[in-house]
Amino acid sequence: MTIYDISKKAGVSIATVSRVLNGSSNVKPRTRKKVLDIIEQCGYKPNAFARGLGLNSMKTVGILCADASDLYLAKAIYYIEQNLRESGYNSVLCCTGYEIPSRKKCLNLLLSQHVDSVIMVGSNFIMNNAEDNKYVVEGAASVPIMLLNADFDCPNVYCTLCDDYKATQDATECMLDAGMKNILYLYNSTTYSGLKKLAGFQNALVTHDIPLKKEYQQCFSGSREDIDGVRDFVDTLYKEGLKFDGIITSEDFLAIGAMNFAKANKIDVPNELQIVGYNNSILAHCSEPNISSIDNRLEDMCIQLVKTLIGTLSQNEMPQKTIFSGELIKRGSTNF
Amino acid sequence: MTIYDISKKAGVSIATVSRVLNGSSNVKPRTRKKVLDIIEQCGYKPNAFARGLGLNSMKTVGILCADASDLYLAKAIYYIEQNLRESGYNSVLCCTGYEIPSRKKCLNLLLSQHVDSVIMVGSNFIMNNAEDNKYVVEGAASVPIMLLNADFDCPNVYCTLCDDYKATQDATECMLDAGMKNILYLYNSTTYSGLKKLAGFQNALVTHDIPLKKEYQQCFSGSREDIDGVRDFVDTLYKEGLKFDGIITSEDFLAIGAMNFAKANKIDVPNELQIVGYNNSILAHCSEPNISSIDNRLEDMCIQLVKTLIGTLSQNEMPQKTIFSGELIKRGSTNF
DNA sequence: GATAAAAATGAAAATGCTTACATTTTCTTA
DNA sequence: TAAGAAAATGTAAGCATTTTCATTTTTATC
Repeated sequence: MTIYDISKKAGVSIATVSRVLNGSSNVKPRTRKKVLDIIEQCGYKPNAFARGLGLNSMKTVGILCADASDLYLAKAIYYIEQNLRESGYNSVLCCTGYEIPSRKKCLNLLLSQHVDSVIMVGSNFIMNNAEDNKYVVEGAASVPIMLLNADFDCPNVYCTLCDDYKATQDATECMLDAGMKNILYLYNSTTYSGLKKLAGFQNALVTHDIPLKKEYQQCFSGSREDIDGVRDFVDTLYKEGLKFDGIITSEDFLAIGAMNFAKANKIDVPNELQIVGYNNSILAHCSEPNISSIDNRLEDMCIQLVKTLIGTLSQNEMPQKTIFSGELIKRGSTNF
Repeated sequence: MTIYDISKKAGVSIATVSRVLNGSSNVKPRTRKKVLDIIEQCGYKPNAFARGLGLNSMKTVGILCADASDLYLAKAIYYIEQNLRESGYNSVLCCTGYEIPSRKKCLNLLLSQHVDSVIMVGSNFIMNNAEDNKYVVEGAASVPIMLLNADFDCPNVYCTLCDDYKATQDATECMLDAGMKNILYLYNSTTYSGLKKLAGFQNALVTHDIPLKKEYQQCFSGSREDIDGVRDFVDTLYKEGLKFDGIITSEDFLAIGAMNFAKANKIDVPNELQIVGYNNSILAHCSEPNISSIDNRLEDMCIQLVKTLIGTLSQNEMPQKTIFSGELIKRGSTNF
């Protein structure tokens, strides 16, 4: 069943059928109706390939994602896919893992599929660092590239991000103002946003004239799935004699691990120890009491990103970046 | 940059270039190398539309998913996408929500994109129930349809599922054997697998000559994100005087809610109350002690599903269904 | 009712690939 | 080394659309 069959049955040319299909205005209403009726009656569906060949666009956007099973990234994918679909675009998903060569390969795969754009989700390890990111710059030569959670200056690349530096700084200051004397910063990556958050923590201390001590900045190197590992990690620090009355983390799973550590050691949260997470994910509700967590506006970022993308594709003009402000959501794991 | 340009530069015909591109064996190694070198050097990328037109396949599989941000479904998507990519297929993701009309629409969208197959993830609400599922049967007329976690008898539809009935029955029997007297079953849906699990629970009691009591089968109707709601739900039952020394649930988030209820009421887990979750997701590690949970072999199911799909697409013959056995993973929330 | 302008339509080229079939080249074997 | 078989390559016909440009039809105006 092709456009030819329809044109024959309707007694018009294929060009007219095509015009009807594409909503061109230059079709007599009576003709349009006749064609539409026949299309309906035959259950005809245009062939997306041929259409793509002609239009050189398939109304499809590639989503490049390190790990779709990650809580945070999954949410991002969900928001993005939904917004894209509402704008008439399809989403091709490609999960890459965290290695650069693999990401590169997947990007090329998407480009060869002739997607209209590529959205990189969880791209917080893309820094303004020449060599490793050449592939992003190259990709931007063919299609607009949209980064979620990254800061990258390059033509045809748009970023939407959260001011992680300020959010962490503010939260740390809240903790200091609430009287905590020994705050442990627990993080898990030296990626772009990881370093930003760390810097925010450090700056808060410096502003309050508190000396920075290495042992109060601990990096957990296990996976995001290894909550037991986090618990043990904190436990070891504790058993080694590190004293802390507050823990602020770069991701919620670290905070949950810390909560479990407290529970196992019968340390009362929030009276003896206060804990702050990051991302405001469902994990923040997985302990009793719930965990205070910094919300980094994921949904807003995703909405903004898709909105910008649609604008870019239709008007061919792209803003540089949009920065959101994070917000500390206060729950039972803190006292302030 | 097309296949013509490459053929010209390489001094061969476009057919030969095409053969090289498609890994046909009938190409002289020297010729192949020459062509590949030029392709590499020019950075040529085949046009997927034209290719699709010729092959009438874009090596693309649609993934229909109610909610990609759901922990469990996200993991499924991750496994499926990965396995598909390794087999040379791309994944088009479509999130539908839980409403039938929306699922229908998305399925049609995918079909009009000429995907080679559609995988329905989290399709556990697809029952052998005529009217609502007509759209699945219709879809199966165009492409093979693969269901994850559903039991559906229809030509050109394949199912992979876990024996939720038996898994729940076995776990309940473990609890009974361990001496629990009042086991509360906490579930959250009357979908296909939801009912199976419930039946498994009931059967275990019946087998042990324990009368079924309505108040010990409670359905939580909130969302999977509402862990606080679960905690309050259990709390209310408790305050109303319901006595229980064991809780078995249909999903991990219910178990976490129950754990939080216990913590808030200073009920010792596992000594005063034992709790069992379902899915063996990361949530099982989010409390101290960790939660015993039934693993329903998600990864195995996904691998099997993709393997079957690839077989179906290449040999055009499809088995009916594969059933896995769940397994209780014992952790600190239980004593046995 | 003739003429010009506008609207509707159609013919055909273009899109970039695959592949059946025809042709040429290379390899075997007597 | 000639003949036949096998391997490699090329030609050209699809594939199902979109779109340009030419043609026809309709409408408006005097």
